[in-house]
Amino acid sequence: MNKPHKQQQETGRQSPIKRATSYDVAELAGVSQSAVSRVFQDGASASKDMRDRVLSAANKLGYRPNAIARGLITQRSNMVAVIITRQTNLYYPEVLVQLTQRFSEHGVRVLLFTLEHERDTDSVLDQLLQYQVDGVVTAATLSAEQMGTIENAGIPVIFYNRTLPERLVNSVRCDQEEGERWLVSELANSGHKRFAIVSGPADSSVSMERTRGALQKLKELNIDDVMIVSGDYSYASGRAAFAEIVDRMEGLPDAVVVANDVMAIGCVDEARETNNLRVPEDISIVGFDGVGPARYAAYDLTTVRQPVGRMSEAAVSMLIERIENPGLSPEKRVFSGDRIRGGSARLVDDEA
Amino acid sequence: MNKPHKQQQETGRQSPIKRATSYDVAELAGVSQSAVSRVFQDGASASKDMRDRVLSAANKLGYRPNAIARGLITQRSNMVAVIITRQTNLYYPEVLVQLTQRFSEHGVRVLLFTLEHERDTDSVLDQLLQYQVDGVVTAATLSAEQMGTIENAGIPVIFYNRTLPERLVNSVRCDQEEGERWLVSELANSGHKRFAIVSGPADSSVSMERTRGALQKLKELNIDDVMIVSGDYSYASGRAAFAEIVDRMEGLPDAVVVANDVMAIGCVDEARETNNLRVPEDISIVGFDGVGPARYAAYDLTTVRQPVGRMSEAAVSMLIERIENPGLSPEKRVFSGDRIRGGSARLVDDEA
DNA sequence: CTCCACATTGCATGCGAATGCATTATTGCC
DNA sequence: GGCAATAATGCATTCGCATGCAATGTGGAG
Repeated sequence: MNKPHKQQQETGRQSPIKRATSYDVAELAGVSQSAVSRVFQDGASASKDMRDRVLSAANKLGYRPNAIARGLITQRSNMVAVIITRQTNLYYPEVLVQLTQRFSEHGVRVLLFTLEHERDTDSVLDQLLQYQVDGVVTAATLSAEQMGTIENAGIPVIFYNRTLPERLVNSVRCDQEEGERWLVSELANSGHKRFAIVSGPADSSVSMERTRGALQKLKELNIDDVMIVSGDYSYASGRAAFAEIVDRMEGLPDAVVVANDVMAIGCVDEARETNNLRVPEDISIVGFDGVGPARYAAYDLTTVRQPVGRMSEAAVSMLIERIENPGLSPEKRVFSGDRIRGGSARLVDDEA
Repeated sequence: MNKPHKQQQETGRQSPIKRATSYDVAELAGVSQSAVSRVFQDGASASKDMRDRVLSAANKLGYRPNAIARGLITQRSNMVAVIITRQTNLYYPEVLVQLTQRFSEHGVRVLLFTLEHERDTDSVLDQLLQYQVDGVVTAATLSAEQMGTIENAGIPVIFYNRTLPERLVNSVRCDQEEGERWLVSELANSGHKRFAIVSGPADSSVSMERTRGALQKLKELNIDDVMIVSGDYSYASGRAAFAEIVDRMEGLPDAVVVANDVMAIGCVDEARETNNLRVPEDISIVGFDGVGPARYAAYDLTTVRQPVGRMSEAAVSMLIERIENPGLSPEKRVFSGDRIRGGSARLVDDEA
């Protein structure tokens, strides 16, 4: 005796299960297909009786409106594309969760695209257009040409932490330069004189901005002789970067400005372990981002935290607005980061 | 004089930009719509001449096949749903990136759903079915009933690091119990006697398994008096958990088995900072997951690393297989974690 | 009681591409 | 050169739902 299973196991599993359509529901409820369609919309008119019969029939059949078909007719897929790079996700996982949840509150689904590097954008673009997404949030850099392609399709785009030179685009970002300038001035105010910078990968616009901000401020302070080494945002590359600084610089720096927290943590470890330095007594190290590990007691970084909550909120609402009202003109929203004075830098208390 | 803009700016931006359809291409190329459709498929027959004319016309119009319309007729959306909880992403961001990239290699897009907690599954389910996804990978727990709903729609599901009791389901997971048993036996072999356990949130099946595995092994070793406190997987809760242990236990434990790395790091910090303990000389602390921070020099956790690469690879290929061949019977793939003997535990070298 | 305004409902059509079938062009073979 | 086999192409239909329009029903005002 075979154990009896749930259902339709008999008929062979191969048979593609036929999902109930609005016609099926209509038939069972003894009404027209239009009626079913109307019951499952908001502003449509339907009598209570009608509604009841349809809903009960729909329930019986396990009917759910087919979002694909609906999208075809309404010209709205209710999907947006979110483009992230490996980096975005690995060092700021929260961004994605927040975006997705907030979009979901607006009845919008997220179609996710991840890029290994900030270049393989072209294929993603194709996909994105094929799927008729209603909008795009990109945490990867797009070229002007790529942007043009999307724009011509009438799809609004929000740039997350990046922008497009010489073009009016919507963007939400954290003010990287301002943050770096603050970090550098804090360090300088506290007597640091010998600076080194650890930048991120060359194709990261965020890293460029941060490094530029730091250099600007240093220049204003007449500190010109600054060593710059670069990493790839990873812990290991942070350690390597610090080693390189020690190796190439005459004498040690007393402050290292690192392009992100994870590399900063790498620097701290390398300084302590390999070079027997005390942080912050012998050397100050500052990061950027305000990721979780930055708060771990062993590091307690001085850093600038990106206000992820407000930024993602802004990105979502800006995009939704532009989906509903395509005429809106471009807008840039810039958020200042939260300044965190952690124990990884020797800072004087200048609040007095 | 107005600056001349790109195009169609004049006509008012409100006008919804009309995307080229296969008919437009057909007309321009002087062929039928079917021909256009065929050129954009794989196995379809088309002469070189035809192909050239269509492609050139398509190019001229910026035509891209409408994946929504295609999905409607082919009954394949080429989208899969990936359901994650906040936890999955925050403590193992890589999972998502890997899944997305691997699916993308198969021409499959990811529709992302995130749950605040492992319960709000119902609404997600609705969405998922409405969007006609071809398959589902879930890193959130589903009830048997929910699973039934998806199954009835003929959609294959892969459970990621979880399973469904009393039901045949596809799953990919890391052997949590085995990992914990190894951790405990390593600790015991090295002379640890007083154990405490920090578990994860009660609604996390992963945490349940880990705790169970540890307790089993402890029982086998006749260690019965084990204090268990629980956290929510966060750093802060790890610190709090350790404080609670110190508070409630008579004397200190010599080994703390923690349900994940992030909390383990919290425990280490709390032990060092607040209790002035040396890790691992005074106390051994072990975690689970093998996340990035576990390797930071300040912690160097003894832990079990989930083989995320192989697991996501397995999940993707299992799902794709089942999409193409709905008849396949359920399969479970269990991966052993990588055993990492880090400096956070005082372990004797038993390799000799 | 009559007439009009408005709420309900159904009919028919269209969204954009895929595909079975019929038709026509092409090729190969004897 | 003639004919069958095959490739290339077009026609017509279909996927599931939304929506303009017409038809019908309801209620209220006069």
